[in-house]
Amino acid sequence: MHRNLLTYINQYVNSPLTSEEEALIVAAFQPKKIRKKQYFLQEGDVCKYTGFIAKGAMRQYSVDDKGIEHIVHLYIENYWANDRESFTMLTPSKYNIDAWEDTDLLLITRADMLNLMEKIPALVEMVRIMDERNAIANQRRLNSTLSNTAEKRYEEFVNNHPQFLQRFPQHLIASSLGITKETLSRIRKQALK
Amino acid sequence: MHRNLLTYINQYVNSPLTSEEEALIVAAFQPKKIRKKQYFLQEGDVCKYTGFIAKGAMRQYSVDDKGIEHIVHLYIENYWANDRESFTMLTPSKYNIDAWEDTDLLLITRADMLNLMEKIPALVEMVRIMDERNAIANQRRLNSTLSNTAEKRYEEFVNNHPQFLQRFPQHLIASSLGITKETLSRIRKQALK
DNA sequence: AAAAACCGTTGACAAATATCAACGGTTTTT
DNA sequence: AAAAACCGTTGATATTTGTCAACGGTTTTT
Repeated sequence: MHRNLLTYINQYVNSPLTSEEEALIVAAFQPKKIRKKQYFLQEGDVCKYTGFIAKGAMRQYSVDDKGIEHIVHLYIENYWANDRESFTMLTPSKYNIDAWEDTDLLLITRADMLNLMEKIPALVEMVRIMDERNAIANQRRLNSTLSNTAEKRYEEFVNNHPQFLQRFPQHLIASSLGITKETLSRIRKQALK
Repeated sequence: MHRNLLTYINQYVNSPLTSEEEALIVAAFQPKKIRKKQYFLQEGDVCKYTGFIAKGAMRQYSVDDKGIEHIVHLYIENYWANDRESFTMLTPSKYNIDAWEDTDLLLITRADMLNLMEKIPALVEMVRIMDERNAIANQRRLNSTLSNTAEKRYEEFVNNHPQFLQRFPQHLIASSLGITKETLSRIRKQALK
C-alpha cells in the first residue's frame, strides 16, 4: 500500500528516493482502511491527519443552514484529503470528509510531516510544488466560478477531470460546480443537440 | 518607499532582519511608480514581476468573450500583485492587472526572489506562511462562492474587507463577488430594512 | 467653463437557476 | 425475496440574477 505513495513522491523529485528515505517514509505514514460512507473528518473536529489516497474515492463538503451539502473537493487515488485550514491551524473544521468508496489511506500528522521534511529535503521540494500547483488550480477554479455560466463550468470539468465522471454520481458533480442536480441534468440534455 | 516592505517582512519573521539583510532586500526590489489606469500586466504577456504595493490600489481581472471584466482580486497597500500561474510558469497570462489609484510598487523577478531566499532564510519562512494563508483564504472564498447567496457573500465581504469599501467603487466589488452592479445595488437597498 | 466620463440607482423585462413533486429504473440493505 | 435507499430525469412553477435603457449627481478631462 505504501508503494503508491513512494511512486507518487518520486514523480515530484529529481533524484529517486534512497532506500533509507523510503524506509523513513513508510515508517511515518500509518495505513488506514475506511469503508464507504465512513467519516475521515467531521465538522467541528480538528483535522489531525492529512491522508494520501492509495486507493478509493472521497469527498469534502460543508453543510449549510438548510442541511444542504456543498461539495468543495472530490478526491481519488493520488490525491491528499485534508482541510488545510484546520490541519495547519489546528482549529475545528467547517467541513466533512468521508469515503465515497472503500478507501485505503496513508495518514500522517502535521508534526510528523514537518519532522520528515527535515530529514528528507526532497519532500520540502515536493510540498512546494504541490502548493504551487494547488494555488494555480484554485485560482483557475475561482475565476471559472466567477466568470463562466454553469454550462461552461461543466464543460471545463469534463475536460479537466474525465476520470471523475466514472467515479462520482452526477448529483455530487453538480454540487461541486455550485448547481443542483436538476440543472446539471438539463445542461447535459441540452448539450446533446 | 522600501521601508514599508521591510516593516511588512519583519511582521512575518521571528527575529528582525539584520541591516545586511535589509540592504540585500532594498537592492533586490526595484521601485516603480505607476499612474491610475496604467497596466502592470496585460493579458497575453508573461508576468515577469511580483509587485509589493507600498502605496495605492490595484485590480486583477479577466475579460470574457463579451468584453465584460471579471475582477478576481483587489489589492491595496501590503498586498502582492501578480498572476501566480504566469509568474511561476512563465506562461502568457489570462489576466490584466492595472492601477486603480496612483501606486508605488516594489518589483522583483522570480529568479531574483529565489536568489534572495537563498541568502535570507527568513524569507523562505515568510513565503511559506504567505502561501499557507493564501491557500486558506482561497479555500474560504471558493466555499463561500459555491455555498452562499450573493447577499451573504457581500455581507462576508463587508466584514472581512471593510477597508476595500472606501477604496473601490461598488461596481468593482460587485464584480469580485460574481454579480452585477445592479444586483449589488438592490442587495444593499434590501439590507437597509 | 464646458464637455465627457464615471457612478450608483431604478424600472421593465428576460434569462438562468432553484424548488418541489413525481416517476421508473437501479443498487443496496434487510 | 422484499423493502428501502439511491439516482437521474422531467414538468410546473418560483426565485434569483442579468440585461437594457434611462436618470441625476458626481468627478475628471479637455
